[in-house]
Amino acid sequence: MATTLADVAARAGVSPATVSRVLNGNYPVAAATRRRVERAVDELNYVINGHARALAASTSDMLGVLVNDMADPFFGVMASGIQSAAAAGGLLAIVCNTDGSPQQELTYLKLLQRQRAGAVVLTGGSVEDPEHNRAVASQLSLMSAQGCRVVLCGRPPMRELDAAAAPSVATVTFANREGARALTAHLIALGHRRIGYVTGPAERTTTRHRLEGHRQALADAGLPDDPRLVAAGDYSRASGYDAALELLRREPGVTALVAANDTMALGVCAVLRERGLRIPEDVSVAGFDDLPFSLDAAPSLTTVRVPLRQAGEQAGKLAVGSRPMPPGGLLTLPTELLVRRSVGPAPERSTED
Amino acid sequence: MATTLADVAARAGVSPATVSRVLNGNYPVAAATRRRVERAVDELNYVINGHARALAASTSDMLGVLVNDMADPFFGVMASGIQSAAAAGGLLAIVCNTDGSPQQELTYLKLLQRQRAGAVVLTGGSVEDPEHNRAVASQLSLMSAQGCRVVLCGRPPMRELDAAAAPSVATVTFANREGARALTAHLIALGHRRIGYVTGPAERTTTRHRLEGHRQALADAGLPDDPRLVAAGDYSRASGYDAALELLRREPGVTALVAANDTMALGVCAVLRERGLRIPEDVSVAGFDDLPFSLDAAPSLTTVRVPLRQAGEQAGKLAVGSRPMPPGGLLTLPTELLVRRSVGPAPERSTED
DNA sequence: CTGAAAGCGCTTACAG
DNA sequence: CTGAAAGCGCTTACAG
Repeated sequence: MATTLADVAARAGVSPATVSRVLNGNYPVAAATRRRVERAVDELNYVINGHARALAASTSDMLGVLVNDMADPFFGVMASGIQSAAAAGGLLAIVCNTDGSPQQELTYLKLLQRQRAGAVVLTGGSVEDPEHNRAVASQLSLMSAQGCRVVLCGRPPMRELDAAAAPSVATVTFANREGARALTAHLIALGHRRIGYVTGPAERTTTRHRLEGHRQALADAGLPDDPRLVAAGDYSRASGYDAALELLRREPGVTALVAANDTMALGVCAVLRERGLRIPEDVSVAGFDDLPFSLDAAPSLTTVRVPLRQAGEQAGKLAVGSRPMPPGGLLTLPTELLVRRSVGPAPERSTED
Repeated sequence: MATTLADVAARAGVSPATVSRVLNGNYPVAAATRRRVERAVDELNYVINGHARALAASTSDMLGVLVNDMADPFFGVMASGIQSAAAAGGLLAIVCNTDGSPQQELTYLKLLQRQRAGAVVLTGGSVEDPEHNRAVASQLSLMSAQGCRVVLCGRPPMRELDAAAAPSVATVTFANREGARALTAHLIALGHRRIGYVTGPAERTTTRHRLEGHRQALADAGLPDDPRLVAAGDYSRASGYDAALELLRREPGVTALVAANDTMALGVCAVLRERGLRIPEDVSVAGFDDLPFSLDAAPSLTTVRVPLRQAGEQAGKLAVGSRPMPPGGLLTLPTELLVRRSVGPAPERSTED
């Protein structure tokens, strides 16, 4: 059906080997011969068969990227950074949606292994399920042993990796704890004492680290860690909305609401708006990530900037090998507190309860 | 290095053909034999080589998706819809970023052809460059002739396709003109007469269709189409910001500013805010797309909803063949005017100039 | 600089 | 139900 390298060879009056050499440009070929081959390629509209080539050369120019949700800018931006680096390194990035499902994560890894992907980047916080982590770790160890570069982006290093694989697995992570701690400290410095917190989904590293930072700031200030002030979300706007409702019900006296990401913070803002509570005069609100829209929220959202694109680019470079392995295989990118309009001083309140 | 099907066969004491049959499950194999093979597969941690399989079976389970920018939710949401449908159909979606470059569009199409992708979906408005369109069309015709399903999503049908290829190329498009017309008509009904318009990048179908709808509404109302009221953007927030500055400079008396997408509308809002102009009391603002954040803008953005996810799903289904071809190969998805807070009645103004 | 030949790891008629 | 063998379309030592 499709024309093959042999067709081109026949037309150019040379051997298949020569055509291959012209195509790959990795071997000397006489200029005249080269031209004849190139003409034949054009005339026949020849396109090399990537599978045959990958099989014969046992190489692959694919880089797999696993994301929880590509419609979410958090992942979109990271993936875009990875893809740029991959393209610069000559690799074709394959972005796979896991929907945050451990099951699918494993399925896609297997699929990528099948295609003998040259590299794979896992993005976003990982689930803290020991069994699943062991499964992923052994899959990654296997792939690594077969020469696939593996990079973790936006999650902590995996302890479950084989001793053999561990040194070759790079990790790009964010200073989530530090950022969360700085954010809550900022609120406390502004006089807030009853601060509600909306977490991400349970059992995810990102969720835990951000919450730990928040708690650390409370502890630093000698404030109690009241479980009634913590409500669980799942990083979606709707869950932020629901959690804010719940927190307001439990503790009408909160003066600040912190969400573990910007998307949920928008849901929180919506609740306050509907209740007729002013931001930040009545209640301060803060998010995390600094997604593009957070600047345009009403009012602009105080948040913690996470360098998603850079992280993606670094991860991509590690994956294609255009960046040397960092010491210990670990690259920790700093986060930065961004003070904007949604946070203000704690309002004066009559001491109820 | 990696274990092969032959290794599995040896271990299970059967022929490679039998292993292949067990793996593919498309041929009767004795239960006992099957079990022995399955055990060997597990013990050896065998993973089939996708390239060898694709070569031998001359099939591919890849679906390529071309997007302008995957960090942009407009594309992220569409791609996510495509990927869901692809996964449901057993295809692995490959999302490629073209950065809106015709050059890269072609490069990626060639790459996908190499990999013998089973289907390809081109998303977003296309560039109106006759030469480039001919090149893309001939590439798509070629791929289509080789059995690759091609689907256009979010752009108009291509007239440049080969007569042979045309009937098999599906198109999912949006009623951009109608949406834009309804939006501007809404503004006019509220008394706006001097309406600034921020376009997308020149030479893109989406840009042109939305602008045409806007102009149609002006014409419907007998209003002049003043070129000074139109400024060019490129769909980015920054360009919306700059265009708003320009429009305000040219025509300080505008009472409404319409942006060709929500992202630019945010830039427009930022300018008004900085100038101390109230939205919508002093100037109304509207966008297009209804991206997730538009609801949370300050104030919530009046816009035109474009069913991105559905479009992606439909395109994905057409690409995997789980949805029959629509009549004429064309599926036009409706758009819907969403009236929110950023648009209000035109302010009373002293008749300057 | 060029070619003949073996091999990459599968699938699939063809036989039995 | 199972196997031997040819073939998918390339690449790459090996010779010359």
